[in-house]
Amino acid sequence: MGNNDPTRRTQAQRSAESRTKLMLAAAELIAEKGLGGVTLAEVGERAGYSRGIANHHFGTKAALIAELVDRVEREFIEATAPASSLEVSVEELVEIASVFTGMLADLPSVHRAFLVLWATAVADEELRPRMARSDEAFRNTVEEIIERGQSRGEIDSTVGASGYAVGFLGQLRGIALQLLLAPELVDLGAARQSMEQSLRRSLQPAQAHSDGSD
Amino acid sequence: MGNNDPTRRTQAQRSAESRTKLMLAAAELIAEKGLGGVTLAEVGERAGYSRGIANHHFGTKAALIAELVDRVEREFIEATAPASSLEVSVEELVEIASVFTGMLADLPSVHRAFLVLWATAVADEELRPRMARSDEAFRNTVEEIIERGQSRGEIDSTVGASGYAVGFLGQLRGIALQLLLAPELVDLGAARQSMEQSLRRSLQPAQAHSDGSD
DNA sequence: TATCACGTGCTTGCTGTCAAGCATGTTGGT
DNA sequence: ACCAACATGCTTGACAGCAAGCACGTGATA
Repeated sequence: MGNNDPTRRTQAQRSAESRTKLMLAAAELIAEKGLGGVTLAEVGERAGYSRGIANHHFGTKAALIAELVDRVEREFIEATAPASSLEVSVEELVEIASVFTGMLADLPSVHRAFLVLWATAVADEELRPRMARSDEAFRNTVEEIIERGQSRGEIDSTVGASGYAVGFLGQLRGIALQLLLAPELVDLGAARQSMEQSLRRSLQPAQAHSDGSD
Repeated sequence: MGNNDPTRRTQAQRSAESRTKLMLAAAELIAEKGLGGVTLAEVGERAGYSRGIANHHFGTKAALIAELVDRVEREFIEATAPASSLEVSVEELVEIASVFTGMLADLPSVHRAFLVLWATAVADEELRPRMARSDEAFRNTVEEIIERGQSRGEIDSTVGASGYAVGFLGQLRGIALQLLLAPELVDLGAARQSMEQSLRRSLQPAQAHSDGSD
């Protein structure tokens, strides 16, 4: 009967739960104050524990951050990945952009933390290689979609896949950061709509200039 | 004859010179290690003085940063502003993008510092409003160009000026930050060319779909 | 000589890290 | 089923390092 006691948890459960809470708290704080503005003590207390717990679980601040980046990056990628690949390449890219911008409308702190960490990585020796890899993976995905679309004749053949991928990712990140900088000054809906239109116009083969469906 | 002694300077000269050197040193260090990784002592020593001089001249770190941001932002805007407004609106935007991406190829530390500070502003209470204003000014400029172009029939009337401005600035900033993150993984030339092509395609009126000149 | 730029010693507050002890969970013998 | 011995999570106090800011000393300029 002791098994059903709700207050009685196994050590592994306790440990896993506190680690999760710590990472969540760290993500919140990073989203609010940036990586530099966060202390281990604060993380522990935000998570509902004591000062020292983050150190106890992760040993060092760098280790906590490293693990957090893994988690946050994974969740961000999962959240921005479209449900399934569409049949038409152009629409596949439009869908990626749409999912991304849609997510920005109401950004959970974990995703916000990823964007903050991405921006921080520009001047952080530790974070830079990690985020650089993340970017490259995304760009490669975009390049593949474009090249596939070009081989099918769905995407204009004069489009440079690698160059376009940089611009595509740049636009997504840049829009997101503008929004973080000044939510009230950026019309996300307008930006979203504009980006979709631009995508179609710049990708569709020159002769096949059909109107959108709506 | 004491007037020509090169070692003899007026107090105002000494003061102004050291302030300039300090700001330059601060910009360099911020470009290298980010705002959080820079100490006042380091700034002073990099500038060729002692630990305490930054504090002596600016009183507080925040004051130094504030003044530095002013200077760096101004220089960045000057460097990215095209020589003169062109006759055709589409080409005006292409020119802006071209100047910007051209500057990225060999980025002086002052301009690099601006981009780093812009990224830092996302999670910095002090910097955020300043950078937000800077962004808004640029977006307004872009909007005006677009609206002017639309009234002249040079830019497609279905383009949303405010939304497009967000995407335009986002793309510039996003490309720049990708480059800072991983210079060796980003083909700047390809991105630049791709962006120009996309700009023309997405802005030109639908019926007037002339080939590029090359 | 008076003033200002600049250097140097010092204090103070903050943060990461460690170590010792307490609390909770686990295991094995009876 | 109970309880003692142990293991593990967690807290608390202490310490070291760093950086900002201050006070005073020195040398250059007026």
